[in-house]
Amino acid sequence: MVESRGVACEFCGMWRLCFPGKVAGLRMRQVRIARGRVLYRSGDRVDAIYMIRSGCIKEIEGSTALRETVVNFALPGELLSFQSLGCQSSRTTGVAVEVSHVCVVPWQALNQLCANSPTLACEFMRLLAIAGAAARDSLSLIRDKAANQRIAGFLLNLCARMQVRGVAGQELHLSMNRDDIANYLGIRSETVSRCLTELARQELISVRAKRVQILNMDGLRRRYVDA
Amino acid sequence: MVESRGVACEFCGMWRLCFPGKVAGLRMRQVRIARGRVLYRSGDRVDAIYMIRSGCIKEIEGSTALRETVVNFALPGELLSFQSLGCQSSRTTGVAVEVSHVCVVPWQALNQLCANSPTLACEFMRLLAIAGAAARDSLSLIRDKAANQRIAGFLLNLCARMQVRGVAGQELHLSMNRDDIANYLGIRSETVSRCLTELARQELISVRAKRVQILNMDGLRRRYVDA
DNA sequence: CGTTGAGTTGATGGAACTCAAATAGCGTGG
DNA sequence: CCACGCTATTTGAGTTCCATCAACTCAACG
Repeated sequence: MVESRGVACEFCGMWRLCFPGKVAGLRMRQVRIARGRVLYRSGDRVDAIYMIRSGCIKEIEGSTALRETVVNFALPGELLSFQSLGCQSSRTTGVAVEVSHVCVVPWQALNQLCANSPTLACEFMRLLAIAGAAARDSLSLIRDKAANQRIAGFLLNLCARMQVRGVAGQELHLSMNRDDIANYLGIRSETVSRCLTELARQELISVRAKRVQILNMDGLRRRYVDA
Repeated sequence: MVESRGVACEFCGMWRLCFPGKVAGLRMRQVRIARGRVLYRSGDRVDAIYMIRSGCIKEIEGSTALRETVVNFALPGELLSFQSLGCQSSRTTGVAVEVSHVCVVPWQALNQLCANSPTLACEFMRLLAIAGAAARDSLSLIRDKAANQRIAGFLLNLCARMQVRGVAGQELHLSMNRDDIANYLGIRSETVSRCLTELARQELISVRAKRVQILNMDGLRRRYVDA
């Protein structure tokens, strides 16, 4: 964390995305985090939740340093470190995949606001439930799916999440490297490569390094997801 | 749903398991549900959450009637239909795997209690967060794991969940059939069979139809989970 | 121009899927 | 109580798909 400055939610262009409803009076700390740096570490006490403003944070669940697994890529507008609120300490580590900007919302402060506003509390529960559903989505992305189906689903999923946040679809950046994608999808990086080139051969996408373009979204979905 | 009777939480032997903390004044409806019958259907409006008292409810996520997937087996003492609170309608269908008894907690009533008691609201958020974490657990059970690792993990997971609720471990019932297990783990029922017999051959477990006994829990964990 | 790291491509073996047949459970009715 | 039939489960043989290991391309950088 290099820079850190305070900012009021009212002046943040994204605040209605992270907490729909009025959250007046809640001041956030905003941090800039360089590529490869750790935002929060597994084992840390969870005293805040994070909202991604730009970039991409990967959540890794490292039982050991040897066998780490990527459980999530948090995109701009999305919330992070929810799941750990139930526990004393975080079970995941958050690492910036590229230069990112993140809002830090102190749990203490949010909790107090919730206590005073039942409406906000309910709204927050809804967000929690949605986060839980997202975890299930990533499950259905993996299970019982062939490698090329996982890749196709992954791309479409990223695309959809970008669109929710208002960013134009089709053009994806894939700031994470092939190993991270492979890890996340439960396959090898070589297989990621092969699948991408195979999809490109079918002219469903075009690939140039980290820049991926979806050429035929319908075809992609019909041939690999619905099938 | 054949029978349905009202019951006060105070007189339920399990009430402190489902909502730790005082939830005085909340009356539940209790239902009996026969094997194979539907508790709630995908698309239904979500106006209640369920607590399993006995039996087992499988949650299936049916994109189509053709390609259904089992996303969870809810065991006695566990909560159901959390994830859907965020949406207008349920995205999963709950089906009884065997004769089961379930408490129905009206969301409306619970919501009102939360509004009056910040403590309860926080407690409930904690439960939501835990439910989200459970979804992740089932992800790490599947991804990047060989079939026999999934089976071993599945058995140990069931075992642990039974023990949390006070029921003795070691002896598992597996009221669901092989197809459901296979579906849940993202493999084929034939593979489930082969893995179970393989584990039995190594004298880590013993299998007789739906009755599975864990003979060597440590060995099971060391050889298939930690590996 | 050589080095380094990420990404791609090729060849091979093993694990899991598929299809098919055999067997075991289990409830039903004689 | 036993025979019967139905379904669930197990076992077998052949095939497909992905992991593995290794070589190779390409771009960035000193």
